[in-house]
Amino acid sequence: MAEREIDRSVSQTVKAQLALRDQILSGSLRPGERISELQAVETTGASRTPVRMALVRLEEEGLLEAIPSGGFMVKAFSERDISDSIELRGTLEGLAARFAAERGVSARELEPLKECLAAIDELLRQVPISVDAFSSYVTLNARFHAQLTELSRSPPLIRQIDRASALPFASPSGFVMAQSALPEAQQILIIAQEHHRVVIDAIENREGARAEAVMREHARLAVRNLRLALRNRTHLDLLPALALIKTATD
Amino acid sequence: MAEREIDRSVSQTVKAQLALRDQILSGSLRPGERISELQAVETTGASRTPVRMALVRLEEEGLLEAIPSGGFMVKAFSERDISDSIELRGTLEGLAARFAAERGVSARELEPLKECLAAIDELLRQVPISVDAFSSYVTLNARFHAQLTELSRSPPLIRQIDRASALPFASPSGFVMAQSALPEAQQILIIAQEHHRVVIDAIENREGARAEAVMREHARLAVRNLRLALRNRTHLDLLPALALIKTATD
DNA sequence: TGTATGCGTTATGTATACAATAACGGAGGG
DNA sequence: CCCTCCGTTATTGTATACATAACGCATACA
Repeated sequence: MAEREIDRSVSQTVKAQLALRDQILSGSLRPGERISELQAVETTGASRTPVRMALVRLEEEGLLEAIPSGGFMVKAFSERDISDSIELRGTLEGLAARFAAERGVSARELEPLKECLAAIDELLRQVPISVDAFSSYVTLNARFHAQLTELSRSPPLIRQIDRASALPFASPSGFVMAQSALPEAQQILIIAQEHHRVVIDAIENREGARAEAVMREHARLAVRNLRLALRNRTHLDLLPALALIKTATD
Repeated sequence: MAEREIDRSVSQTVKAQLALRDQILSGSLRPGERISELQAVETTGASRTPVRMALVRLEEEGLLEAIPSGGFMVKAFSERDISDSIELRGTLEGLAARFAAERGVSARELEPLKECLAAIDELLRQVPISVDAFSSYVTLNARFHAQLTELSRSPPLIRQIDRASALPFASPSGFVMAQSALPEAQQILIIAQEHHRVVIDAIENREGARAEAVMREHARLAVRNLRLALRNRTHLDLLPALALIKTATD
């Protein structure tokens, strides 16, 4: 007990979960590698009970995979797994947009999204976009998607979208980070922003089908760009999370 | 240790999870009710560690809700939550059908689905359908949906659909059970069967859009019928799981 | 030399003791 | 009579000891 330092500000379970997720995403733990509880106890500083809890939660998140005989290993993703995850998320967000449009959204509820939109416009005005601005973009974009999801007012759907976004490469920010390695990044972002604009418009005019269609197109664009980015793979080292991907289909 | 009986054939964690799920679904625990670990220890016969594990897993399943200050409570669902869950699942299955159609499926892979289809046809030929036949239908229908999902060959999507089906009322069998209370049940089942037939045909002919559309229509039909079933609510007592629903929007 | 079996090591699964914290109730003061 | 504060109690969070099953290695036998 003398040497173990305890941070009492957050629960040990959460602490362990964050630490382990960091290790996975940063590449300290390689895909396919078995993750031992004892080892996790040493690296996270928590005891076995919260560590085990964290492992179960990370499995649910999709970062770990349960080994039949017991224990967990870091999950490996193929290129197709990733593009499917993006499309999956787009489909879910499309449904959210449709729900929002069909169920009606007040002008006041739309306000935060429009602010997001304007802020992103402001950023994209820079040519070329700075690294700082890009980082702001990632945050704003994630916020836009989260707010849009909320507008569906459907707890089950929101829950499912949150889960689908847990995989870093499936989330819009993850996708955008991958894009940043592309020379055409800014152009892509401008198209994406156009999508955002159309969705808002469709929701405002209660055109459910159109709102859904554009969100799905948005995701399909992301998939195309991911493929592009994976082709000139050298750029991808920028993003530790993506660097972890095992392209099983090579 | 003397009085606690230990069943060594299955893990305590699984045992506790099954026992707790039973309690929730059977109505022993009411929605909104807090579920204490100690109490769960007594009713399941497992100790606190596996019980806690089971609670976390049931939360992920969507049957429990975490209380901010700690602990879990049985989740309550509104009528809209349920219809959204059904539509959500239909959307996901639509994507699966599209993937299957676009990616191509061999005749051999389609065989089990066609067998399912034929078996269901056989059942529906009875007028009126017997209780036993109905129970067989539930099984066959679940199998059909599961097999169809598999054809997408997309692990992330399959995973997500499995999760979306965890809620009993969102799964096809759960929906069908609700339908069974309706006088028009058999007619509805025949229409559903027609949907199944069209999906197979669309996949065979690699028509992704059509495959997707029919699965979504399938779900929308389910939602309509759920609404119908909820109107003559007395019938619903047949199904303990559905009886638990708190219609927040009453 | 190859295979099978048994033992030892290591990891996970389980139980329980202990600590901390949040909920509840009662008593005292305003 | 109500509000507030403090103490008690119950419940969760954490740590760790113990049981059990899996894995690997070595040795012996075919």
